[in-house]
Amino acid sequence: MRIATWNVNSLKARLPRVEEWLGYAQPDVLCMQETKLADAAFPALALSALGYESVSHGDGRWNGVAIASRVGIDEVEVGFGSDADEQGCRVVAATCGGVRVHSVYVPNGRVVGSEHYAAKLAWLKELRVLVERTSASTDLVSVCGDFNVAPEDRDVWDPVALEGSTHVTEPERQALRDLEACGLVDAFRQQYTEGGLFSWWDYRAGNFHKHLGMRIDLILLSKSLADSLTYALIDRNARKGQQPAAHAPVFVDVTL
DNA sequence: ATGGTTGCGAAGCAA
Repeated sequence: MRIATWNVNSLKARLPRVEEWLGYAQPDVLCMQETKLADAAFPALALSALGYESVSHGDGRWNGVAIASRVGIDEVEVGFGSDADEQGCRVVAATCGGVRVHSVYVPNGRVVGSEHYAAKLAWLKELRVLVERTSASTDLVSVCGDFNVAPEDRDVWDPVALEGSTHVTEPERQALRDLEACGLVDAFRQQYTEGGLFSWWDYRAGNFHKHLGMRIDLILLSKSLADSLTYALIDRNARKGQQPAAHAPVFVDVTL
């Protein structure tokens, strides 16, 4: 089973690239973030034509998450059902091929010390509560998405230059570790240990070509799933060409 | 890096 995640930065603008990618990467499940589409505008028919059922959680202009699956999509759960949902449509979960899949778009946090930064940490805590609850009832859990946190210094191009800015601060990294303490592992790091492997590059200043990026798009797997991990990849090629998203898709293969 | 690009929507915000 191939599980993927991709911050598409507008599914409306990116639909051709997503269709293309589904065609050659052949994921069984694709979690998307920043769809920027209301549910009513979600291109379910286009995905259906490629063999994918889908679920969208979006209200329009900002944020928006979705899951597309060709192995079934049941028991859909939208949001947290708590105050944290006021930060936008940022989490949707569904059971796909026996796996409890979460598509998450963690708040950016903007400036360290701002109310947005505090809200980001609160949101991550709420995600932990959700995952703890889910993990109590199933061993097959994956949390996929744009975490807006680079787990370690090796996940950014220059930790010194970034010191004190969001995505790399200790409270954010601790919040991520707290989430992983629910029994999840960063699947990519089961396969690769080296630095300089990124999933996001700012559009500006040719950062992609200068290799100035971060690895902030993660697939967290429960131990039962991680034990069957056979492959993981950041599809850097998908960041090239016509109208790329700022993020590359990431996927894992598990023998399920 | 202290500028720069993209998407949405039609100016400025968010990333």
